[in-house]
Amino acid sequence: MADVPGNGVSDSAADFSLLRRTCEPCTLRDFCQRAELKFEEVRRRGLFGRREPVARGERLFRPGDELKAVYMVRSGAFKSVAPALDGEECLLGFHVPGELVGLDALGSGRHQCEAVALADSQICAIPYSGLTSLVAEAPGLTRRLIGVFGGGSQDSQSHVQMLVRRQADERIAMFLQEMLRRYRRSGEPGAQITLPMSREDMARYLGLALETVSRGLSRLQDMGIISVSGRQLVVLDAAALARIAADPHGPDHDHPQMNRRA
Amino acid sequence: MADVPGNGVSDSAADFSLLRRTCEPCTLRDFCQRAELKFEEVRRRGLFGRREPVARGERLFRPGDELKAVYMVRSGAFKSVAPALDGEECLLGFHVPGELVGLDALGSGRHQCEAVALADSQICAIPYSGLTSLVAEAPGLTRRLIGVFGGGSQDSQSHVQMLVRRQADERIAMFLQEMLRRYRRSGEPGAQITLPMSREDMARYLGLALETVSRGLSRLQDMGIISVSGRQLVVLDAAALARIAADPHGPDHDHPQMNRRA
DNA sequence: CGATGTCTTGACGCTTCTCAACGATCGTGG
DNA sequence: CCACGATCGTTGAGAAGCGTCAAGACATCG
Repeated sequence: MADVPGNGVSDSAADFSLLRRTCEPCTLRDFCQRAELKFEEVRRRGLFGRREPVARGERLFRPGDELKAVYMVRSGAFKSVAPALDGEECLLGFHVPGELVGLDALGSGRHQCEAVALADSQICAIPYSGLTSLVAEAPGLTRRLIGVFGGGSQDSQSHVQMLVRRQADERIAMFLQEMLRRYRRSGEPGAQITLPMSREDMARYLGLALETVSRGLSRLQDMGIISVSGRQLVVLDAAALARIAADPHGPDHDHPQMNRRA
Repeated sequence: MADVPGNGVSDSAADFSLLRRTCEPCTLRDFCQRAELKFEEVRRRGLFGRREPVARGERLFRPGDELKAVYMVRSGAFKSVAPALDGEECLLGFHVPGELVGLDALGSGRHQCEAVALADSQICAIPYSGLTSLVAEAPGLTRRLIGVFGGGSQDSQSHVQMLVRRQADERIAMFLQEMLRRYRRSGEPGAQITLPMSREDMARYLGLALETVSRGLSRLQDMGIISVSGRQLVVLDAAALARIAADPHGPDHDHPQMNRRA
């Protein structure tokens, strides 16, 4: 669950109220709701609740590390980076508030990639042993847990779909759409977000050169579809963005809404 | 486990002997070994053992289908295909004997893609409900199950690494290496396999045009690294193949082993 | 204020896609 | 038995998208 300050255990009711708010977007929320029934037990084990600050650039784990916990992002953002064979690193994913980090280790029991904080962040560390033993006592959670863990493979598959046979503008548009959707899911309101990653990270995630990403963003801006200033992003015409994400060769992408008065 | 013919239940010992051989490469083998202890129970539930033939071109499931079972490939091969947004389909993976099909549905409970038989095949259909209820009774299997299911995300991630910022020859070399490794794992002996998929499927999996794949294979053959004739593949120089997979721009790729005395 | 990191923009060349024709293989039917 | 079409694979030529190299703009920080 969340947010059990080190300082003793006092007002459970107040705790819950806080938890409900802060954990709203959490992927493990279902878990928490069911676990509430025996909250004291859960807390005693330290199952959920080890809230920890992580400074920008810090790593939660490195390749080869044993799987000890999975992490829920409470604030900030992380990237998962795999050391590629030829030295060049491969960016496998981003993790925004409400999402889980560390699922890559579930197969082998050891982490395949490293998780780096893109900004000062806060996490919940969820001990793997506690998670599995909780399941052992409440088998009804088995499917739910498998479901949550299976989500990791969903993410990778949608990543693949971004990469395969799509050209630069298409990938970039898809990426912006996805980031917007994910931030919305975590409670961010409108069509405006602050991208947590550098152009270089975006490029490596999208399988493009950094310059190509920069050019693509500029082009989208020239078309009046988005407004970018550094990492500040505003989507002005979500429909046009979706159109480019779906098919960049389609009918006119020349300033669809700039000539709405023309 | 496997191979419980519909015709009654007779010689358990003989069954096991057969099972051991045929299930050798199966990803769920650990499961079977532990489940053996109560084989009759497992069999009674039909948990493992629904061996079924599948004709080339048939589908095990379609996008949107409810997750009812996962499938272990016993012979033949399958591909997982996701219907992309713009009509063009996206090839997410291949499945050779010993591997599981259908893990894409674990997250949502519904299949995201379809599984198509690339050749006449045989499978074990493993009911999902039976799997989870078995775990409920033997919590020790929880981690193992999660591990197996987590493997699906591993596959996607290595797929991503094939696609990101690698050029055609590099991707093709990596792909051949991987297919060889996977067939070896399933018991195929040497450096010679029959590729189960068409050039077009390879191309869509690798994010390339089919002509590029064909050209790449020809180039590798001209270099004396492989020998391809249709879907028959022989790897003549595994070291050179690995070198290209790791770095195609590296030192001489001109017939590295033809001038090994130079 | 210079130094550093990050982002943008330009020019050029190469890889790969597209379009196209051709060859091989296989199953079908006359 | 051979002709035929269909499917699949190979090869070529041209165009274009994108990577690479390079220079410059902008912001942050010591």
